Amino acid sequence: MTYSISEVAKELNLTVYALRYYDKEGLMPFVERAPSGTRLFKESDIQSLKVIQCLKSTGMPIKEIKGFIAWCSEGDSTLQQRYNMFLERKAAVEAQLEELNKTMDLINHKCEYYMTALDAGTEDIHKNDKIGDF
Amino acid sequence: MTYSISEVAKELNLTVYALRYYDKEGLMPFVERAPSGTRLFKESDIQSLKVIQCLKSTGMPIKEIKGFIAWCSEGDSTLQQRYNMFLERKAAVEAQLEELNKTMDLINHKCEYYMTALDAGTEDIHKNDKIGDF
DNA sequence: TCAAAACATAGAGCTAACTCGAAGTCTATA
DNA sequence: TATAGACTTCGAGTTAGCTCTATGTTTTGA
Repeated sequence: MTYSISEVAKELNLTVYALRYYDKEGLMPFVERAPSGTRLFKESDIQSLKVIQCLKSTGMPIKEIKGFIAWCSEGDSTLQQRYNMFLERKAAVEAQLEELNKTMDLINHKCEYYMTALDAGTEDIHKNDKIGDF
Repeated sequence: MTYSISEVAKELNLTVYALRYYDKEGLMPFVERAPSGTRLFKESDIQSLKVIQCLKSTGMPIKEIKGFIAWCSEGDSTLQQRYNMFLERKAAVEAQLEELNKTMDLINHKCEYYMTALDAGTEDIHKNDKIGDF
């Protein structure tokens, strides 16, 4: 059983344009073709694309993901590189999580700031706050 | 006491180019100028820029941030809009955190995957795993 | 006081990641 | 069998967010 490009696009929540772009960039050498040229996506291809989406969401640029895909095609001799890469990605995501938590703190602070201001009817209530504002 | 554009750039970890670009895009109408035209950043301007950086890191595009800055200049009549905006940003960050945690789960899975494979000397050890691979 | 360094603007250039239009082929159904 | 719709490639166009170059002015320090 195989899937068409539009079925896969729907499933992974991206456009057929994006999928073809990924292919053009060398991210999908594993996808087979019908004699006519039509892409035939296997179930495992969809799983692989999910890993690609995962790497993308860690902030990894497509060119680097392409490098990883190439390693995958090279077999067991690149296991160490691939492991190291995932360790780096893990560190990157940890950093992003930390950043995002700091962001959340400030956003929460601002929510309270505006809640209090709305309650008072004016922003002046915060005139003597430590944190600057406009 | 005021700061020059390069001092602020250093402090906020961005380039003077970026700061001037933000200004051009209407993100810094509050920064005053010397008679010569040189920007004079106040302490409160730096705090405001930190809020801008915070909004940026929630994924908010610069044009929308500009809208927020404009609201700020309009005073108390826009308090409700600004509050709503921060509530939306909070929701956006919560969604991002959820996404990033899912990403982390998969990355962790892959770390274990490769650790096991390295240990075995081959990826074949995972031939019967549920999750697809290349 | 004068050269180097930092400031300014305007506008061109760059990069990533799509996004789309053109032109053609294949497939399914009335 | 014909026509609509989905598929293909190629290459141009788009957008955001800088980044840099050119040109000129201002500030700073030996």
